[in-house]
Amino acid sequence: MNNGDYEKMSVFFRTIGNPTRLKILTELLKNERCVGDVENHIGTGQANISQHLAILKRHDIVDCRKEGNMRCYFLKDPLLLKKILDLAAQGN
Amino acid sequence: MNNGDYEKMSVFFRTIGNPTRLKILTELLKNERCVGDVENHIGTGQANISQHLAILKRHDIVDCRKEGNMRCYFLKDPLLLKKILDLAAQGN
DNA sequence: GGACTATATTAGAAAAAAAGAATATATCAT
DNA sequence: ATGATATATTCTTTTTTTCTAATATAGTCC
Repeated sequence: MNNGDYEKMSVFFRTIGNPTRLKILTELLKNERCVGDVENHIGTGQANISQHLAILKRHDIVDCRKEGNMRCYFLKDPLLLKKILDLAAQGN
Repeated sequence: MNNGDYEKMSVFFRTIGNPTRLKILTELLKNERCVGDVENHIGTGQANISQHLAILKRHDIVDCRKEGNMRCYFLKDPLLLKKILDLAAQGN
């Protein structure tokens, strides 16, 4: 692994290393969700959710599609994410 | 998962989500190392390495034992860590 | 077009993380 | 005890992250 690889991997871990984003990811692991859904399941405001989703999207962890008025977010690689979260949960 | 679990898991990911710490962990995955060894393998100063090792230790990812003048650091759960890093590396 | 709903973006403040320099501690060798 | 080596700790500054509030955009319904 070269320097850039470490940088890239560290960005990935930091991206998922936030409680709100982990909650979002856990929701998305169950199902695709639009922003409003996420907001209801998680205790924080709309702007904040939207920001966290933007971060996850920017780092290619989620993607979204328009559906009328709303945007549905989904995991780009749910299996990979599930494996990683399961491992991390085990380590408690 | 309750709130505390998300918090805890996020701390874990943030802890490993730093390029220098990832380098250290990769070294320790190969073998137990004393601080000087780590320092040679990684491009940063003694104090900084020591700080990062302290962070990893505080979060129970590594532990260390004294050996004469030096301290040897090792992973507390090398297998778990290897699995997680391998998965994250795959996701590129 | 205008109001309404869903979501995104921007800006600014506060908190957390990082790095480097300097200093401290502990062990070893003499 | 003294000096040397290995490592840890503290302090300060800079950078990054996070949150909140305010505003903007885009699509829907009338």
